[in-house]
Amino acid sequence: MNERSFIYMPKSDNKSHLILRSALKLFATNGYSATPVSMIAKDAGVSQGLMYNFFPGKGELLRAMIKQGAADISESMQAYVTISNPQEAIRMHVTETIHIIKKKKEFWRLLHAIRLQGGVLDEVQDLFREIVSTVTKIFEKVFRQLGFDRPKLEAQLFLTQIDGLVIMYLQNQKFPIEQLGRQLIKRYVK
Amino acid sequence: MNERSFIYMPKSDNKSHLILRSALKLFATNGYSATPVSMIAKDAGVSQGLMYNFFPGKGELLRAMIKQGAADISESMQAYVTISNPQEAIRMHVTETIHIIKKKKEFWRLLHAIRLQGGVLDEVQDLFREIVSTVTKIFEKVFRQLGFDRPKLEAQLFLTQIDGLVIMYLQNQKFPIEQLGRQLIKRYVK
Amino acid sequence: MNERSFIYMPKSDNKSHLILRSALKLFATNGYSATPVSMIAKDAGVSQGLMYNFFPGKGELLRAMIKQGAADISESMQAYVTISNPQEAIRMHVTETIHIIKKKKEFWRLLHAIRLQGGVLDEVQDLFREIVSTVTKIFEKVFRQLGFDRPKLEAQLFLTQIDGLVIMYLQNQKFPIEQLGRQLIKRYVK
Amino acid sequence: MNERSFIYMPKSDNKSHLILRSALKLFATNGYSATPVSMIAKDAGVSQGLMYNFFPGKGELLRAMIKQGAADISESMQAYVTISNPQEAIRMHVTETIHIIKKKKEFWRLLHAIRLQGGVLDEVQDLFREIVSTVTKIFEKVFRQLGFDRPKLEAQLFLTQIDGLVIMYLQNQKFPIEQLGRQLIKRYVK
DNA sequence: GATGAATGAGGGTTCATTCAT
DNA sequence: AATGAATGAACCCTCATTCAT
Repeated sequence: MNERSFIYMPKSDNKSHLILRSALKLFATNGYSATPVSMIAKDAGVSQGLMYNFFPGKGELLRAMIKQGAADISESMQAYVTISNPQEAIRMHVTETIHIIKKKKEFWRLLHAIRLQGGVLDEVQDLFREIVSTVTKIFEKVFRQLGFDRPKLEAQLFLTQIDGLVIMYLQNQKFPIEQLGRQLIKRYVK
Repeated sequence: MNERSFIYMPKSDNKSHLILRSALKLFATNGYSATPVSMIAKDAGVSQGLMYNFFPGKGELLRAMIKQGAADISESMQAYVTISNPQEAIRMHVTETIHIIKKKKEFWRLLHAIRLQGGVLDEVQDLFREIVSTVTKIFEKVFRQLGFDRPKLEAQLFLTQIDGLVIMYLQNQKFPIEQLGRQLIKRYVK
Repeated sequence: MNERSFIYMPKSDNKSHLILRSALKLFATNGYSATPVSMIAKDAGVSQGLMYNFFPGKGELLRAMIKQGAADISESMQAYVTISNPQEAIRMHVTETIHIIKKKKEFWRLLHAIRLQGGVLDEVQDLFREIVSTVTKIFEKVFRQLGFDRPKLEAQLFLTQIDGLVIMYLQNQKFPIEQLGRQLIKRYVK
Repeated sequence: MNERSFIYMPKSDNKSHLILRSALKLFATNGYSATPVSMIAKDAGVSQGLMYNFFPGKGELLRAMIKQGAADISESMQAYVTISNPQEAIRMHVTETIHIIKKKKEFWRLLHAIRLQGGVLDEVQDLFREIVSTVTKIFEKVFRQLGFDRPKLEAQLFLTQIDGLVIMYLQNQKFPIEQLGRQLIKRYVK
């Protein structure tokens, strides 16, 4: 009988989660290709071989992470796609984006690092394209409601502006993204 | 003393350039870690061993590329740091940035891919930080001249906006960056 | 003391047999070294760990199989070693060999596959040598009874002839071994 | 300048041949799957990595060996497929087979070891099938010329007889294959 | 300057085996 | 008896780097 019988063991302590967590951290920091499986295993505190009981390979580990992240994004987007008040939609998008980026820094850092590179995982490119396309359509409508001349262009400017903020923050966490977010909102919301 | 002292024969420079060019292309496309030296040599049409006559190692190859790119950037920035007309400065920065990004897509794709990741090459982070810092200061002044309330914030918004456009374009070259650039200029320049 | 003491329930024997049967099939098909224990366990429908309750290791599994097979062979050989009529002995040996080979294809395929290779299991070599030696002696006598000039040579030819038929059949089950067996018998039996 | 400048260096000393030779020896002795690449490299006296300069992988190494062996067989078969005297054809086939088997023991041991097993290298099965098919046709004609009732059956018996001798010899090199070969020839040639 | 054969460290992965349950 | 999570050694292979030529 060992001590683990007595202590509470949260679900997140299960090995699969530990591995996923370490992999995310290391992939985000060093890059996917530059992170050996051995490093992940060591960081997760498991043997290297065990990894393959949970994930068929390094690639699947990445894929699992991306999939999970994509699900999170979808979920969080549900929160405001249905908002009818356009000013509120803008405000929500800015704050929600900042919120999710701060909560899942590592995931987003990884995503941005590989979104420019083919060959690692095509799903990432597809995922990004889809997010962008979906959100652009939503905000095209929003800016039309706000009476802008060229709503699509305006939506693109708005979204790339946020993209820029996010990247800057991911690169340097002391970047005042919240402050700039508020300033950005002011532009559209009196 | 070798014969090259007497005749101008940039033979080695040609090879060096070929290697650098191939490396840039491949690093930008596949990522630094995922690009074997053998691939670079083959693409450049030289032997693998020759590479080590020009660059002490794979890392130095990357470093050389970044250095060269940094020099290019500095040079191109010289063009408009001295502009006194603030509106013109904004216009110039937007058009110049778009111009340079289009001209050196691969370099910038590489730079953005690794700017979020430590461990690959700290110089990149430093380079970026410096660029951002310099340009921010310039545009803080510009926006002050334009009478903005919070010139630094405004400069940061302006610059991250451009950052966003650039990233979007690097990811998808069909992205209408020129059109959006013009639209962005209109915001500040009547 | 467990309940199984009271009812006859050869449960473990069943499992052991299942494992042995799967192992035989897979070793024969893929080869011993190329067959992972995991594959055997899955095919047998038991856990991988259970295997080690019956057999101390993969090697022992093979050894057990060979041992069991050797016993079967001995038993089947008993049927005709005592035959005094030489022509009948020849007829019996041919038909019995064909019969046993067809009945235990997998075992024989495995045996033949490793009989040429040292290092896997020396017992196999020994087993083969012994079979050959025993049978050769028997048929030396048989051919002497039949009045052959060089009975030992004749016995060896006879036995290698059968060996050839068997191998051919094991390699290609459409090979008409029965027909050829009858033809072979005709040579010696009017 | 090193000593190798002074000594004669036969073509067979080149690394590729060394590797091939070691691989053949080890595959024949231990079996393909049971022979690690590291063992081959050590036996050949080269680094493990170098192997991959000559052969894309372990499988290709085997394939190369088989291919080479197949070529040798074809060549040696050319010697007597054209013989018109049937008795001479039989004599030649027996002696030639024995000759080639003794000369290339290792190759044949390997070939026989894997001919019964799928999954290792399908080419082996195909190679065998083709050899058997070709030779059977030739000897069907031969036995027809000799006036046999069932020439195909007789050819098959003849060939499997040789097969049996070969296998026996490969298993035990003290087996008197030459003597038995002569005895076999006597059966058909007065 | 230029080559490419050669190396050795380390990469991802498999697998026989153990052991707590 | 039975499981399957866990391990570590070993496997095949890649790759940055060196060096004789």
